[in-house]
Amino acid sequence: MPGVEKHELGQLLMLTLQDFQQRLDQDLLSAGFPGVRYRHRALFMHLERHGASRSVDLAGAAGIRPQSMMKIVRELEDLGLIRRRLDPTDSRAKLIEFTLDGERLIDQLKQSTERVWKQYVELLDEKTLERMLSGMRQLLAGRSE
Amino acid sequence: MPGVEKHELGQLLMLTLQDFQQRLDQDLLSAGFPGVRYRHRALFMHLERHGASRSVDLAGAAGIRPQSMMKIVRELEDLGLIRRRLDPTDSRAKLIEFTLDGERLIDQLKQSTERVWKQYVELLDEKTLERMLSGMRQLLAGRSE
DNA sequence: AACTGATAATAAGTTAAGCTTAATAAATGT
DNA sequence: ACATTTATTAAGCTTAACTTATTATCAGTT
Repeated sequence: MPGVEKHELGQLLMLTLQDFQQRLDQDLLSAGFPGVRYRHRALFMHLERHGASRSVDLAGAAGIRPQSMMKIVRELEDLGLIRRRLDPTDSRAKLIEFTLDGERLIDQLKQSTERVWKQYVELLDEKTLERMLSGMRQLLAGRSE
Repeated sequence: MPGVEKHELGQLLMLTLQDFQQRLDQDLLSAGFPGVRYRHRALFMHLERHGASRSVDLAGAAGIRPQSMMKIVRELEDLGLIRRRLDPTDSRAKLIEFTLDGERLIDQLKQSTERVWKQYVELLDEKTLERMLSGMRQLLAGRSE
């Protein structure tokens, strides 16, 4: 295997992410949930797995600045999908958590992601896909987290 | 391996791409080549591997619209890194190719990418990395190309 | 108790990157 | 000759993130 292909790493990541987003959007659309933008999803997935969180942690998980996460939080709050309450352990902070509508949406999101995963399994074989996943996790292991 | 991690696919792709970009930018910066923005790079890599190309093909390779590629092309032309000439086989089209300065930059870009690859090999083991690469290539094989 | 440096949320304004819509010109197929 | 498609290009809009800066609170130190 010659060395030329290594140069594709950047593009392949870009195109794969793009492909994933498109498939997920497509699935959400056909399930009747349009308007869930992709930057919202990092927040959703994090909340789903960690429960009520401070927005600074959500920003960290999404790889963006807290000020950028703010805008997303405000937007989702306006949509009634999340709410904020004071953090009882730190009065600087606020905890972000799902509303009932938000929980309904996260269910849909999980189902859609599962379906994209299944689409990929048709193209690739699950073992490889899982290895890619844990490969990325390993690459990222040494950062903020 | 439980099913929960599958949901991370989107985030992991996002974060990995981000990590790659940052490392590459860092390397380019310390090599004294700042200001090469990441969307430029898809064009550069494609030109490097395929030679003079029409901008519509560059757009396809980068996964963006021709109108968006236009802006990048104009910008790189203004920087003196590429030039456009008429396509002798199709008078609607123009061929985009490197100038000498552009070739100098592409050399640097290749070296920097190699170095990021090496950074990753320290974190992961090359076999896995190569498998991730061909996995992504396989996932994308069925699209426009 | 007061002081200092770090951290959380937030606001304002800016930049980057891509999109849609639409025009023009040339090619291709009937 | 005519209709459809394709390549380039322009204009203006949207999204998503950025930087800089303010306020409040916390935690550690004197």
